[in-house]
Amino acid sequence: MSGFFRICIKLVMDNLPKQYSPGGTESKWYKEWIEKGYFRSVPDERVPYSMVIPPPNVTGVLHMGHMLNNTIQDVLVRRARMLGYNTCWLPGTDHASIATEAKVVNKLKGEGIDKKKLSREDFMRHAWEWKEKHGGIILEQLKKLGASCDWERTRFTMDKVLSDSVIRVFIELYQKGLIYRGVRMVNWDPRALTALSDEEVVHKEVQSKFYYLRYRVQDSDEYVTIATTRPETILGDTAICIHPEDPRYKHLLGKRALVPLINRPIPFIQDDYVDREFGTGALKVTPAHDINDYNLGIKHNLPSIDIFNDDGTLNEKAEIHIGEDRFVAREKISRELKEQGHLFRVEEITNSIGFSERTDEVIEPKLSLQWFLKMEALAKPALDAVMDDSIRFHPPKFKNIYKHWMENVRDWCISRQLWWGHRIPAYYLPNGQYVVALSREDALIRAREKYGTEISDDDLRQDEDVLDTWFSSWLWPISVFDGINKPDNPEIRYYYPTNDLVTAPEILFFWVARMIMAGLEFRNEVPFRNVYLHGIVRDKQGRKMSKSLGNSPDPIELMDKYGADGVRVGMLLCSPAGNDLLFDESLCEQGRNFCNKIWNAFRLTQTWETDHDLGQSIEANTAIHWFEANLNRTLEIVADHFARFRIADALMTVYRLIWEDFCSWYLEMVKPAYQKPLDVATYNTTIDFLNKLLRLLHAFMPFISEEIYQRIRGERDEESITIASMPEAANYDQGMIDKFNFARQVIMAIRNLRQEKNISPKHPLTLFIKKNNDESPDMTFDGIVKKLCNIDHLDYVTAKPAGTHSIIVKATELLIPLDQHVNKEEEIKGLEAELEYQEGFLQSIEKKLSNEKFVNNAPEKVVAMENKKRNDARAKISVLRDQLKSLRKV
RNA sequence: GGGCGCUUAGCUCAGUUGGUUCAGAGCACCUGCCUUACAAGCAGGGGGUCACUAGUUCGAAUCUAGUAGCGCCCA
Repeated sequence: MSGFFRICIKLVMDNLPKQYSPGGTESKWYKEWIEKGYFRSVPDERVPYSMVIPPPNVTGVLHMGHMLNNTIQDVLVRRARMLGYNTCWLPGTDHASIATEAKVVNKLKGEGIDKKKLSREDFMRHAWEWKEKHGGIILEQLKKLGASCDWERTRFTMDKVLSDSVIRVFIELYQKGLIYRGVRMVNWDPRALTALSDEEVVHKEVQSKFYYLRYRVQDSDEYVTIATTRPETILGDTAICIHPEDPRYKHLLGKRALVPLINRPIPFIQDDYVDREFGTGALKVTPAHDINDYNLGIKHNLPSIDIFNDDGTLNEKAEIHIGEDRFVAREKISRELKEQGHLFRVEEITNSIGFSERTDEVIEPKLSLQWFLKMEALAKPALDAVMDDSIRFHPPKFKNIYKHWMENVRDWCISRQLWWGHRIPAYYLPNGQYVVALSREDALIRAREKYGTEISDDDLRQDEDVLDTWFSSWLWPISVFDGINKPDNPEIRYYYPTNDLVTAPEILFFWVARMIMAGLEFRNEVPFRNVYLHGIVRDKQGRKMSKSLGNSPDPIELMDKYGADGVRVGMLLCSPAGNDLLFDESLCEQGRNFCNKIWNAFRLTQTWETDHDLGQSIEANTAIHWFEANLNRTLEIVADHFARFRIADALMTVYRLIWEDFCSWYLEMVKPAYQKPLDVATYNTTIDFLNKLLRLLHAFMPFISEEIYQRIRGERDEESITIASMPEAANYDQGMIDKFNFARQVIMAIRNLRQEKNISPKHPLTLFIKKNNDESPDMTFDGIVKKLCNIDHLDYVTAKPAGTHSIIVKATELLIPLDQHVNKEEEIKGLEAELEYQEGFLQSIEKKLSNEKFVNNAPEKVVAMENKKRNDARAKISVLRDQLKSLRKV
């Protein structure tokens, strides 16, 4: 037998390399999964589990944030699939109006083509070409990560169905009176040449200069000083405002000041809006270029002088420096002011300035005619849904932030001066009126109904602007199932509301809040039940990963290096819910090492030869009972972690179950001696355990779990682990777990002794066990202790044999004869230290127990526990004293 | 300026209504091992006044107030 057996081992070892290599394995299984259609979902009688991907920018490439975001989603989806749900993870991309248009404009510029010279149709043709060429790369990259999306359902926000949904919704809201058009102060991006919503403005603290300027009072030699950070805007001043109770300026009311450089007279007005402490207490008012000044202007009926062109250069209303950029003009004007004696002081200050989220350009507050969506009525139910937990945020701390935003939300500027996107369905007539309609034809009909039959198609001019990208994204969980155009179709009825949404807190308001509004408005139902908000991926130093810093690893290279499974583990391990994660490549290395560990555990089982005539040993039987109990308990813990969206904890629990409990303990317990066969029952159970562990692991590490599953699965198992069922927790024997925990302490104590005394693991030892305090020995794990500690003889004694070294575990004495001389002094010292600690410990418990208030107030359970602790400590102390006594006697 | 949150081992973080020897995990570190699954490994080990101060309580990492530092959101 042994000759044949050796050959078998050799064959297995030759075929199974020592190290797991993910490369070919991963692409092989992904292809297989797609071919078999495991990720495809169609409505059926099962309970659905649906989730929509946060659509990445169609021309974007995969970055670490996507890796984290999609790994988490894939974990949830794969787990749901194995729990028996009809699982639909719907992928897709977003047209990202500003970003994509900027890319296309740049690309054309490189080819010597100016956007302004192109017709809208020609530009759109270029944009679609670009989209076809670069679009969807990111989705291909997600496949490498293992994302189990239903790719047949891939959607794009500018697909026909989704575009129609956007237009339909615009019209509906317009007809309800929630959408209006008006001139308002908006956030203007002078580079992208478009208005932005409040959410697209990023405020940053920057170093600025505070210019103190003197305005001469008309027909007088008096000057009044104001302070401003933007001296170029004096050209648009239309008043100077002072506090009504400020004695310094009271006499100026009714007079006029002359704007420096251009000598335009402007009135003094009074308003208690002015902060007398700030600056000089006199405020220049520029209604066209500051939101607060704008409000003052309305209140005091001031004219508004807009001195800027759309691109941030000065226009003819500025009178001077026409055509100069605003920042160049600022420098020139401040120099001139200084030369003419108007500027007498410049202070350094830090103030907060708004930047465009997309172009990083300084935002210009600008009066502009735009389309707005009223938010108040939409916000109320969306706020309630989160506050009453119809939708749960994980972690819940985001509830507060959400509430604060919702209660202070302002109308949403939804028009953008761009071409790439959904064109606003408003059609203007020569008479200055307009109609809002689904199509041009429809618009004509409506226009004729309203304004007369003589109107022709040529008279209609469609609004040039498109809608904010988020105005389509907010419909995503509905429009991907065509739930706007066909509200009763079977798909939307089956999949909506979706279950979970996984995204970053950065877009809580941009997207999550608005999806909730849209869901309630258009479906009368929340779009999802849970929102899992993960952190931002940062580098080790806590800096946000960015292209310009070059501190972001390339996810594709990372996966090539560590395997997709390894990278997934790396991402998940450092991602406790809601916290930013400091990404460190060594975590991927840890993931890769874990793959290797699992691989080698599998490899070990494949070296085992079984012998049908062999009965199961007591040790193997004990090991199996213990591991089974332990596995069931762990399954419970993992399920609990998932229920609370604690995915990193769930993974760590599985990691330890496999590495420590299965590999380091269980396999060592059942492992046959070198070149000895194993009984069939133990072998089969071990493979069954491995099978369960792989299924538990699969959601986190889909590829390696499939690879090994395929090699060990039985005939009754599913043909792929992706569709296998999740192991279910059964009742378990807690006693077995407790007994093992004691045995483990014994084993570790003996191993520790070996290390301390420098005794080779190969050198067998004898172990005497002395039970104290009338305890009866429990021998369940004795065989395992012998095996794992290389004990050739184990016996129970009532007195300490001579020449033995003693270790105390709880109140049990482990007595080990040592060849070498037992160092009595050292042993006494150690025991004395232990005794001292135990006596101190006992004292603190006795103090507690003699406190009447404690005994009367503490719960019964706690008092009982303290009593047990006292008895244990007393027992241990008496053992220690006896031992010390006998040692000192000798 | 308004609101919210954080501070626990060298690092990243758990610690579920105050109560098991509660002060934990992973990584990192130190020591000894190439022990026939795995050196991408095995075995063992050290390490923290739970930011600080005061209070509530029989009992505080956990509750309250204040202080310091940090972060986020909004204007």
